[in-house]
Amino acid sequence: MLQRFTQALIPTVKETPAEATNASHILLLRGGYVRQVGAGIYNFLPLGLRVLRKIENVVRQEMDRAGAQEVLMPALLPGEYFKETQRWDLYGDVLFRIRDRKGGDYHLGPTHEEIVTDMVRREVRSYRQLPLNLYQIQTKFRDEPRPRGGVMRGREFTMKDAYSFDVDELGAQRSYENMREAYKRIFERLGLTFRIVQADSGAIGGKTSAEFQVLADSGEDAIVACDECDYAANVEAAEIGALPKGPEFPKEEVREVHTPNVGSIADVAKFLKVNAKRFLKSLLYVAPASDAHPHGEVVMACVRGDHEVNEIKLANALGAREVHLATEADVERATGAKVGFAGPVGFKGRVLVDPAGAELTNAVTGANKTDHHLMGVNLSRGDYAADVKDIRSAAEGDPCPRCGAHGGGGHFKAYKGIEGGHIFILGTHYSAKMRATFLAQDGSERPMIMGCYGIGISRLVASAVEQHHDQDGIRWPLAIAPYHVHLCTLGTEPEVMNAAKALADALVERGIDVLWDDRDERPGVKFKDADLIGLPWRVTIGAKTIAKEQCELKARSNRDPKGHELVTLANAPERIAAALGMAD
RNA sequence: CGGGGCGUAGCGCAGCCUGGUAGCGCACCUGGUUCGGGACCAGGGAGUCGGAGGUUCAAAUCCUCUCGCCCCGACCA
Repeated sequence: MLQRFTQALIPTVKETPAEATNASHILLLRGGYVRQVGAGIYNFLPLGLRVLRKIENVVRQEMDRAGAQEVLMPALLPGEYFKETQRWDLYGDVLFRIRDRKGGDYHLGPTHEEIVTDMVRREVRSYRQLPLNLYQIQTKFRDEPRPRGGVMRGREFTMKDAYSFDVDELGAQRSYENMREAYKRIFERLGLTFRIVQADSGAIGGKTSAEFQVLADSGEDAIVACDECDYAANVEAAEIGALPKGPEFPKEEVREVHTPNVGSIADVAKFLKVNAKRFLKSLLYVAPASDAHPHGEVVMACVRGDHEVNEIKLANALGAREVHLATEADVERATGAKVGFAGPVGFKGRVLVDPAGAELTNAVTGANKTDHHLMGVNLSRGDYAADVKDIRSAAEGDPCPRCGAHGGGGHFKAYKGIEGGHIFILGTHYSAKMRATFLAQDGSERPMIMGCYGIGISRLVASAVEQHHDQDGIRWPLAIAPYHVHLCTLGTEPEVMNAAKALADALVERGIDVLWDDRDERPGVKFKDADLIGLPWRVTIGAKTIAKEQCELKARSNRDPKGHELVTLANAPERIAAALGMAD
């Protein structure tokens, strides 16, 4: 289609809005794509909506191709469904709750497992009706503790969510793989650089899951990927290969050293002139109350000084639902020393240490005595007792658990990612609770095996910009650009305007979407706006070019301000179509 | 929820400390000169100073409460 700039609402702005800090947010605001309405709530202006729709359509095409069927479930939900699975309570403050005039509980849908499950249990009786994969593109509502980054993390956002129903595990696995392939195609078509990453399956019954992480330095998720094989994982979930054995040192005697007022690893390392890698960092965590520990259990988690404790892994290792870092008072009570001087030697309580920490020879640890540390601590000699468990986050340089195990030499590289999609097998978590069952071939009644698959559509708008921009503005991938061609006319002389109109019509006829900047503005203004808006190709027609029956063609990706190609007006439609890969 | 910051014209900000009746840049409107990388000159319109209460002869400025937004940490597509 052809859109004239003078008839469009494309409010570009020169100045950087104060509330935006990351590139995508700044550029989407400046380019006139979105505007804020409230915290985590946004208007999509015409350009923004076109991008959103383009992404939706790619997703829709690939979902349909994969055999999923589109449905539309309500955003406004009666509370009874979430109550049926206890999520009414479990979801907590994230749920936007509403009361109707009669005082009944309602909420806005943050996700739709219960609703599809209900839909399916009402209609499906027999294994003959399975498998099924239903999806929708819907507005979701989550009262996020902290919305941020514009449409990157909103409280209202557009999501594609799909749900599969199978008769058995094998079928569920097939559905999952099918979605995995569909997602790969989607992310590739959108022009995004991404990694499929092993993720923490979370609290809810998922055993198999993967995140589609769009790589971007501004991403909130830390991921690691092997430099040799295709293993990649969220650092919170990454398994860690065996570290190579270091050289053997003669074991020293444990000795206490005076370390006045230096509690942090960095400070003690400097004070003692010992590398942080030789430290055993000891942190105290509290696991929630259980039968064995009615007041909660204080445990010590030890990792090497340069490593980080991973609370999810720690909770898993303890069999606890969650753990929290102990308060200062807890630490002092448990160790008898101020914070910064905790250590496993002589600690009365459970101690967990990760393999890299366990291997340390002559480690430095806190002495459980204020202003004192111990040196020469060795687990192998029994200086302290501990369970060796993987309780740390993976980091750059760690050996890969996959190819490392087979003699390969792969190591992790660290990346930042934006979670653009998440797929997982749910099993019977919802179907069992909600009695979504079918009659199998042998006549038995069984719960359906479910999977669920999400893509953050509106988040991908921002993700794409994070990945595709430069100092001047956005550089949309062709597949999701709001228009293909930015037609700039310089001057408003009839010859120029007529030539532009003729060219635009010829392009539209070929299915090319054209934004024609027909404003009476100076060239500089138009070029700046064109760069900011970021359409893949810019075509310029002015009095100078028209005198030669020509126009200029320039790719947005071309950084050279003069890096354009002169094309005769007669050949322009074909040449442009070819540039877009849309030639006949 | 903890920590920090901000609310003054459509946007970006100054003024607040030390009360005296609101200013700058951009944008907008009019006229003129300009016209290939965010022009220039002249003139002009536009603000319940987030809201409520208080102190005072006088409050954008001081005090109390309140609402909103942003940023940094624990959650998620």
